[in-house]
Amino acid sequence: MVRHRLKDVAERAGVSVKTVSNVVNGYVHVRPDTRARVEEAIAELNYRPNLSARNLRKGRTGVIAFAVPELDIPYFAELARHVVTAAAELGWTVLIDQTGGGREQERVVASGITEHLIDGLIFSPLALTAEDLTGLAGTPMVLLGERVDHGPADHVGIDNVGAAREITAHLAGLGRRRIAAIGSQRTPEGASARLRLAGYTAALADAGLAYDERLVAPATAWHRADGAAAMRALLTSGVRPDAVFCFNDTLALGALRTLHEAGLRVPGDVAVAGFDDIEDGRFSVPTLSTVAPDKERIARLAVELLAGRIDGDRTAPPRELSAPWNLAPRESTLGR
Amino acid sequence: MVRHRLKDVAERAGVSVKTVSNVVNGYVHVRPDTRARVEEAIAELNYRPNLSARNLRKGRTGVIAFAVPELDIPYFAELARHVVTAAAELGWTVLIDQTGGGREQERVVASGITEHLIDGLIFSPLALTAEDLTGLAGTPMVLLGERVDHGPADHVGIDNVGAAREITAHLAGLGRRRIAAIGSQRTPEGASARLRLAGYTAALADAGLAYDERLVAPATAWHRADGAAAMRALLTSGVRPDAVFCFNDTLALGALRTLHEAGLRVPGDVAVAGFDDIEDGRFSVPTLSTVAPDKERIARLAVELLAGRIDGDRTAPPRELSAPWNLAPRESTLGR
DNA sequence: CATGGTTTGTACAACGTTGTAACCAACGTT
DNA sequence: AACGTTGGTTACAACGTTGTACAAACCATG
Repeated sequence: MVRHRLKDVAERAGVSVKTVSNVVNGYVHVRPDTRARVEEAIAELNYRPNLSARNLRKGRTGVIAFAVPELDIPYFAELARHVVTAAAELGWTVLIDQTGGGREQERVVASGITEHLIDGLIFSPLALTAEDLTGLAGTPMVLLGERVDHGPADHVGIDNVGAAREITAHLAGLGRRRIAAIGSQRTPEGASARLRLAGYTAALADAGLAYDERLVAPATAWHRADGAAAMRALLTSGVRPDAVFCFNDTLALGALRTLHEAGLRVPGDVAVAGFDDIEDGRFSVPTLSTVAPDKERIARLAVELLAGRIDGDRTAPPRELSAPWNLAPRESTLGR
Repeated sequence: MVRHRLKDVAERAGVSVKTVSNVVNGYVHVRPDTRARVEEAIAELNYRPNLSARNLRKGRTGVIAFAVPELDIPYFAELARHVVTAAAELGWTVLIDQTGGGREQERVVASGITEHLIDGLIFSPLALTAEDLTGLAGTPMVLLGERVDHGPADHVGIDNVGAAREITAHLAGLGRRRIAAIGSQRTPEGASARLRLAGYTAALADAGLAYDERLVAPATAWHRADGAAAMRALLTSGVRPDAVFCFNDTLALGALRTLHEAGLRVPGDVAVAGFDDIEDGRFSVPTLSTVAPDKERIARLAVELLAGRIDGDRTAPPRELSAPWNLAPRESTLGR
């Protein structure tokens, strides 16, 4: 299992190193018989190009990074799958990075600890601000999520306010009057939370319902456990909601769990809605009504924007793209 | 945002290129004031080493790959998180690869399309055989899962037969007599399935229960939808199980869903157990009894084995390591 | 058969880094 | 005073690849 180099192939085929390189790279002006000899030698030696050398020479690596706060958050895992698929179509390999969501870690990623190893970065920041990003736009970057928009880099998002408004309207349309929200955040990290809260509030106004602060439960993180805890808090606080809009699906799944433990029926006693449309929600008991962002589209747009930056104009003003979404009403609001 | 090289730093600091390299690499014999000058220059220019060049020179990249069939299978996502964490402690970056589970794709990954880009590979094959792997052990490799053990590379697994046997015994211990199994596979890919089936069969014998073929439901893939379908098949086949051991958690979550739709109570009418201990199972309704493999340990062992191969003896005979697991009985068998 | 253009192949340098060998200065030892 | 030793630094080559410039071979044309 020795590693061979262009030189070895060249010697075996009786040509120059460059000719082998030309064959490998599909250069047209190579005589058919020469090409055949070279290809034979390549096969015999099982030659593979050394990517480090090629990258050094070309200044490109063919690798892009996809950085997310946590890999085992289903939404990010599903998104990652689509990013990998979309990138593969352009011949790119994806390096997946897990930041942990901390500001310092995210800054390290953004400022490019992986620099010179990747051609570009698709980044879903939680804690980072637009200021953190300004100036260090060394590597082409595309931002996802709601943390930073209209920042110094291209951005793909969805209309959070509109989507939140519509799903809250869906709850109101069922005749629910005491609609709670789970997942609010006062920290600067809570950009998505703010937008979804805004949509929630707007929908309440549309429906002629009063905004009641006691119905809005905060959640530091957006995991199942946080949703369960928030729901418990709502139930013990005395205000009994007849519906809950959770700012993402894992929160909602946690909330479902708590409602079950409390012996309340969903949607009979309390209707529940989430956001993200993760796979779990399609099989939970009951199945989860949610906002379904077009993840495949988000991934594809991000990859295409990145491709544009890498191959094209890096100084063009940042672009803002929006991916479509739709409502997925299921048992947790409609019943069976 | 110009990219600087060692040479630029050297000129600015008034030293040779090699001295800068020495500083960057923490070489000891550098006079403090020289070091300070160099570091200042590095900071001023915001210098980052070019990894391609370094890799070319050193023959190492500092990147390992983690290849899994699908990223959005929760078990793999959770495992990936632990691999990334364990690898980070050794200063490695992890490139996550999604094979799709096909034999050809897996062969491509194994034979090293990423060659020269990675120092080693942690690989969870579904379709690949030991023969596929023999000979192409160019890059150090560690295998996970049950598909290939005692093959040509290091392997980390858990005692599938023992674990399956014990959780089935748990069901029998609750007094269940018609214990079904979901997830059997006759294809060569179904290595885990065969082992878990063996454990299931052994436990039946231990409990003095007859093996009934009609109680064993196949499942091509192990997703939620497959579990739901298999459970439907079991329910309509006329043999009414009073317990089901699903060969993984997603199958079990699908089965729970079907049971719910059929109006059967869990565990009252049917007790359900899974395998993997994914996060979802801790918040499902009811919570899922399962086998909990020590994922963190699996990841750590895999990374350590790989480190041993990369830095040490590549010709040593393959090692077989086993990670611990434990039973996690929850509501789906115990009730509330 | 000279002319000029195209095709096919080669030599060389360069990408940015680090290992090797070598150098000079300062030092302590004989 | 001469000698090795060590510390601190440097010049040079090399890692494997590809772009550039050019030479050689080939072909068609007048």
